[in-house]
Amino acid sequence: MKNKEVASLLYEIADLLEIKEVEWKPRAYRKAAQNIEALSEDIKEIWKKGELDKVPGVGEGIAKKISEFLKTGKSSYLKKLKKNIPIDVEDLMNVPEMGPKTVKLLYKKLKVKNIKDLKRVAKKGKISKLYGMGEKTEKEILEGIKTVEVSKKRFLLGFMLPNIREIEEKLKKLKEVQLISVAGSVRRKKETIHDVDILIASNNPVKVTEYFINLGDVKKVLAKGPTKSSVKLKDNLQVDLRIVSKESYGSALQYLTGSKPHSIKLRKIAIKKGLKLSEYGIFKKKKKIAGRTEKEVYNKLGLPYIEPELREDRGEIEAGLKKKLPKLIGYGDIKGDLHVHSKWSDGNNTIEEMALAAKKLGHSYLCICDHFGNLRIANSLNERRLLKQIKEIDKVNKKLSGIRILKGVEANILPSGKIDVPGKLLKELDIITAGVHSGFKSGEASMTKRIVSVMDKINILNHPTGRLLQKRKGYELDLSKVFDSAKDHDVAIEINSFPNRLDLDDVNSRAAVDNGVKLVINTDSHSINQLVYMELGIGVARRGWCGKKNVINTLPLNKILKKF
DNA sequence: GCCGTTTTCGGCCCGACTGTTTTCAGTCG
Repeated sequence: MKNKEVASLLYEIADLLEIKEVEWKPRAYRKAAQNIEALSEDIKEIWKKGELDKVPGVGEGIAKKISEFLKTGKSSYLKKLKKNIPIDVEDLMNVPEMGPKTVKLLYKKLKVKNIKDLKRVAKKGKISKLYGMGEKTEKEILEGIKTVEVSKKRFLLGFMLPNIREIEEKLKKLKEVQLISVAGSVRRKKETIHDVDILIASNNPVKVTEYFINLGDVKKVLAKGPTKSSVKLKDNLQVDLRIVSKESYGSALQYLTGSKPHSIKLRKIAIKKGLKLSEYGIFKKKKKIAGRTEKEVYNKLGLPYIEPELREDRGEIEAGLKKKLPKLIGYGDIKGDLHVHSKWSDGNNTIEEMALAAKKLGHSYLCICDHFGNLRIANSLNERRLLKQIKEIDKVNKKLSGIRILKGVEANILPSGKIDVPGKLLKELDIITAGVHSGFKSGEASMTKRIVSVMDKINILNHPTGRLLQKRKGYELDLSKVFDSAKDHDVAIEINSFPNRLDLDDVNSRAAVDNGVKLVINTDSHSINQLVYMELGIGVARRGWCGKKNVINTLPLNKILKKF
């Protein structure tokens, strides 16, 4: 998929145009980039069909630039822009406080081209001497650079969620808090988050704000107003708090949940109807006609309620208008986890401990899939130990009630296009899962062939693209061929719920569903406290428009045993 | 640069907070 690359090209162009103070074009480029990012179809395929201009936001001008980029891997337009403005705009704009205007000013006056330059002039106190700048701004910029260096600006949702819930609980206990909700990308279950947005309804904002900015984890107060305040926590996560009245809670929640493109589209619908939508409500002239609940807001715009995970401007508004929104899988619909590890390989808990923890979460089955073979993973099972493990599972199953432990394995898909578990062993197992754990760089054609050729021997394909968030991109892979093959062989494709995997991702999950492929949401847990990551995988599935029927581990045990 | 049941030209979401500016621009979401 070239979509991400094309999108980032367009974003970069937009940033540069913004520096040049070209009007409107940056908006057009960003819009196009955002739409391309959201496409489930490969932009290259669309280009080959000559249908680039059918992508929303892409017209003649942008289509030309995309064509050139896909053909040559380069963009002469971008090159020209960069020649005029030899600045690392993306890097600089990542620094809080730094927008296009400031970037331009600092380049013109101080020749700042990148973060290194920025740090140097800020330390020397040169920025504060410029017209329109001051000492505070200079200090903020230095702080901002540190933030970028420390945190890279985004956090993995799964690792932050416990802290976020704790803050929510603390605030909930205040008697001045009438209603509270975590909004923003956390509510939309994005895989990584930039900050946390909390909305509160209260008629004593002063008291709530005081309490909020004095929470134990707060390192620094970034902003503090009567309705809006913002803090940085010790772990560098930024938390924004917005306080409104009960009457505006619904519209404020909608606004604060976003996404931005989704909200902008809603506001445009409002305008067309002669209304105005803001975080305070929907207004007809000066009169407020909605705002207490989100449902009310959506309904007044002629839409059904839209689930937060769908609000990415990926067609959900259009589907809503046509009353064709999907019924999403619910957070309580999962019946079991089909990919976890135990002490037998690289896990931290015994089979019994894992089973008891899963039962506590309400699961009725759990499949132990320890690593097999001798490829890179510590303590992998061999033939003898797997047979021994099977006997152990029989024993624990006899002992426990209310949960059934299934016998599985996580095999390696070898570069040769085979799995490394002997055929006679496979017959002893309930579920065969397999994934690629080595040789990631073989290239699209060979990786695709490698994976497709094991489909007739497995039930579940684990972490299909191998990506690790904030660490490595997935391997080159023709997913549409993998989907076709999975469908032919009744193989379920995994949404791996581990916080830094979430693989398949939301866009590809949607493509899988569109292609009639069955999915399975697993945690890949290596200890009992990781079983709760299921929520993240379900979030991805919901972001990918998946229903309950698309996910096999919403099925009862007997269906699973019959291989779905 | 894109787009169209008010437009093929003239629009393009709305508001809060901060710092430095004495009335507002820049940034953020």
